[in-house]
Order: sequence, then C-alpha cells, then structure tokens
Amino acid sequence: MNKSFRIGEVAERCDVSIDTVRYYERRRLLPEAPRTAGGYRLFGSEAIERITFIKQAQDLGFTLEEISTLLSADGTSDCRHVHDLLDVKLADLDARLKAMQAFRRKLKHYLDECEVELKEHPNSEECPVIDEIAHSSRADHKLKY
Amino acid sequence: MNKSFRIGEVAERCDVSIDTVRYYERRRLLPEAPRTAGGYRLFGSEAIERITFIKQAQDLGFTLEEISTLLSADGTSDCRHVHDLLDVKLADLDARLKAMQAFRRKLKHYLDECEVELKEHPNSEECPVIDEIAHSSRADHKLKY
DNA sequence: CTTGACTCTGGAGTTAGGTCAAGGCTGTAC
DNA sequence: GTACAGCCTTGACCTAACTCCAGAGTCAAG
Repeated sequence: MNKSFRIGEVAERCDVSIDTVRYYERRRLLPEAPRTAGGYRLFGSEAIERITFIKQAQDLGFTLEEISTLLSADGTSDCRHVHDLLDVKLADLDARLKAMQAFRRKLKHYLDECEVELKEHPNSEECPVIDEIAHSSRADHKLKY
Repeated sequence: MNKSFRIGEVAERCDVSIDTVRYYERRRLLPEAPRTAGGYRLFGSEAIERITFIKQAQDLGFTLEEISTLLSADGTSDCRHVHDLLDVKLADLDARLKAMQAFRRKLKHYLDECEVELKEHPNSEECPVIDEIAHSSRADHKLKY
C-alpha cells in the first residue's frame, strides 16, 4: 500500500542528486534501503522526509557529522541521548542566532553609512564603509558567538 | 608611531594560523603587506581588524568569495557598489535568521517531547523524537529560507 | 524480445578553505 | 659572531561534501 520510490524520484523530490542520496546512505544518514530482485533501491516516504530534514539542518550550518548524531540512522538511540544532543544543539543555535543578530546590526550600520554618503556626495568614488570596516571598534569582535 | 606587527603576532592576535594569514593575502582578502629589507611582512593594526571581520563573517556562513566582494582588498570600490552588496547580504541574513528561528522551534519541540517521554517512561529505550523527525509534517519544509 | 531510460558498483576527481613540509634566509640576544 | 626562534617560498596534502565516470545490469513499454 505504502508507495515506494526509486532513487531517481527520491532525488528529484528532494532536489538533490542521485549521487547525494547514495552518498547519504554510505554515510549512514539513511538506513540501507531494501532492494528489488534486480538490486534497485526502494525508498519509502520517510526517506524523503529525512533527506529534507538533513538539507534543512545543513542550510543552517550543521555538518553531516552533527546531523548524523542527531539522527542516528539505526533508529535505536535512547531518549536520554537524543535529549542531550538536542540540548547542546539548541544552545549552539542560540549562540549563532545572537552572533548573527549582532552582525546584522553591523551590516545595517554600514548600509546606512553608505546611504548618507550617497546622498551627500552622489558621485564620490570613496566609500567610507570600507575604511570603517578596517578600523571597526574593538568592542564587538569579542562577542564572537 | 603606528605599531606594526610581524605575521606571527598577527596570527596569534586573530587566533588563526600563520598560513591562514598568508593564504588570505594570496586570496587578496588582505592587501599585500609591505616588507622589511629582509623580506618579512609587516602588518598594521587594520590588518588585524580585517582578519577579525573576515572570521566573524565566515562564522556566520559567508564564503571567502562573498567576503572578498564585501571587502574589496584594493580599497577603491565605489560606494554604490558596496551599498548594493550590503543590501543583498542583509536580505540573505534576514532570510537565514528566519529559517534558523523556525528550525530552533523545531528542535525545541523535539526536546520537549523527549522530556515528556523521559518523565513518563524513565527507562524506555525508544525515543519518540527519532520517529517524529522521520515523519515530520510537510508544512515547514518548504519555507526553506 | 528489444529498446531506451534508469540504476548498479567502485573508484577517481572537484571545490573550499585551509595545513604541512623542506630547505633556506632573518633578526635579535647573548 | 653564533645560536635559535621566526619568517620566507613553493608546492603537495587534507577534509567535507559531493560529483562524475565506466562498464554492466534492470525494467517497463510497445
């Protein structure tokens, strides 16, 4: 009843390459897929969800290594272990969020500078921001997430 | 008057390797440093600020390629160009922030699940979260920053 | 039962961002 | 003036995360 997919369709639905799917299996981010008599892999829809999750986490700066600890492929990890991993990951994420927000303020500040300069000297070749980046105050480096 | 630094000190202050500093110079993320008679590079404190900026941006997921467009090493880029780059980068950053916040909520939700499970079945080997990750609802994949 | 698209494996190649090593100068402290 | 830590260059090597290729087998349509 549950539809199963061949590797090409999985890849297409997840917007990754076929090689990537096989690579994830090798890396044990996906459980070993059952095969047809002829050796073709057959995936269920969980595989698709899982790959989507992996990609999402990856976009946010998690490595495959980290993702695989979050998502231990054998499905047998105990709850306490998962809990502790999640806890660490959440703290990481919060630190990164904070750093990003600070950096965002910095970029925004530079952008505003640029706008002032463009308004006041529309044809100036020099941009004050470049200099300012080079000499930016010490204060905010050290919060480095 | 302005103190200058040899490569080792720069590296140490920025918490990167000497090779990394030279690598950045090669990649033109840093202007070519002037040399002593004997060929040693001499850096001013701007170099230190600049490397710090690079590292900070890098931690937030910018590639060296992107950083080098933000920070054109010749120092001559015109203001309009810098402005437009900043504008794009800010929009990127905002999208990433949003995605991260959504992902954070997701992880938090899993964490809470874990806590419930641990409270209710302290010795259970099965973790409901792993399953849930595999079957997570379609809804939130697609916002993919 | 043939055709053509799809899949298999193993292994090599790629890109980003460094990192290391060899062999040889430099600079400063005694 | 000689140690010896520090720096120089060139070029090879490394890891992560794919990506590509050759040669061969599979499967669904007609």
